[in-house]
Amino acid sequence: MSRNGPPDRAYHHGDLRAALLASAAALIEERGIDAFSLREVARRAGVSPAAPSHHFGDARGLLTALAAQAFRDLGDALEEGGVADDPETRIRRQGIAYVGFAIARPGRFGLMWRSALLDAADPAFDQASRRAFRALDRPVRGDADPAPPHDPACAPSIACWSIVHGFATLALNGAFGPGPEAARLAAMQILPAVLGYLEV
Amino acid sequence: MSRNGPPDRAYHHGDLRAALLASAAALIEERGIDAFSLREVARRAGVSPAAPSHHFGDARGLLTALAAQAFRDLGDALEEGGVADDPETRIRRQGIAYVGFAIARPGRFGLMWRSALLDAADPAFDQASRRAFRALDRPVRGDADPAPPHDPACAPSIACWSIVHGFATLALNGAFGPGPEAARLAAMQILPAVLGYLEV
DNA sequence: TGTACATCAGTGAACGCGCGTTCACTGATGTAC
DNA sequence: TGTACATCAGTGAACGCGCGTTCACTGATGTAC
Repeated sequence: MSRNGPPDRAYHHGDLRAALLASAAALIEERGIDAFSLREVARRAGVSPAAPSHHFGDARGLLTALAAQAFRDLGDALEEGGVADDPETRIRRQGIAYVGFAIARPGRFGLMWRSALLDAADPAFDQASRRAFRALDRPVRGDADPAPPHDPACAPSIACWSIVHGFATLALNGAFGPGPEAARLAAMQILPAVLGYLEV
Repeated sequence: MSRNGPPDRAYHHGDLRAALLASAAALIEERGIDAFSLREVARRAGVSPAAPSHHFGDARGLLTALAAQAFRDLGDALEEGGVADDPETRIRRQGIAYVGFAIARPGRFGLMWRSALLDAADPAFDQASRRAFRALDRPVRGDADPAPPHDPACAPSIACWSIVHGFATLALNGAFGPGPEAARLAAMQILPAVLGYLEV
């Protein structure tokens, strides 16, 4: 807001890329991923339907950028949420953080796994998603080198990941009751006990 | 095939309802749920675009019927796959059966949880999905009365469900490698060890 | 056994819609001199 | 400090497309008498 002319309707937007990502996120959270369209995102950002192509190429490009951003946020949440001395506490706290992340932004969390809509080869996306898994893996395997999923040493990490991912998606899909409130309640009332059955 | 006229292009189809469900299943498995359209399903079944409405009302009706059928199949798979004397073996076998079911029909498995596309109030759908969860719950709680999810007695069942559901969706989304072959491999190589970390 | 007729399951043309993308363009920016 | 100009970030009209659904219709079925 450093200029003093009318802030809206300037020909050059300033940071349209970020504005489009924000509009897309809001749209997806409000109306679900199936309601996503490039035109609606442009409309919400107050620009013409052709404007997004300058920044993202096409719809897949925009969704991939949004998913990469969400993976970065997830990585942050796991690193911030999993601070503790002993591994068991870290793992449990990370599990809570993972599910909390999903429930706080169900639309984007769903998008992150809709590989049919994304370009998995995108470098930013690839890097962000790898980092999120590394964060989950660290309490289990420490700072050891990255290992392929079928390495037996990864099994406990994959078990953690599976149980929190499954709980989150089931909750978001209404398996524990309809609506976002039921999902939030399930995360508070059921999740801690569920995580207690994991022995890694 | 009890009639001897030309079997195709009969004005009355015979069992168009089942044929439409089969076409929809094939379409979803081949090209993914995002490629689903009522017109394409009708095209594959060789009928006019208006024909499906006589049997399902609208697209949501057809998808809900297909998801209900898939839930019935899942219930069957869990009951058949989980036969054993001790609960631990039953639980493990059911987990394998659950993931195997998902990997064998990824399109329909994905559909079952896309609540935005379905009519969850549909009686057949509701009954079929409840039955599948009961099958998962039985090795843990026996034939006790159904309990709400937040009942502490359900926690171990929900832990089992979460871990297999999470593993299946991660595998199908390419988290353990791209393509269906990687998912199949992961189920064989990683899943047994992962299930070993569950202590219910 | 034959016939009239109600009901059912399909046709196919038409509707209006929103979409992604393309296109020639134009206004703003910033840099070279 | 001023000016020419290349580059960039947008516009908005237009395209063709496939969609779900509606509509008046028609061919087949099966039942009542």
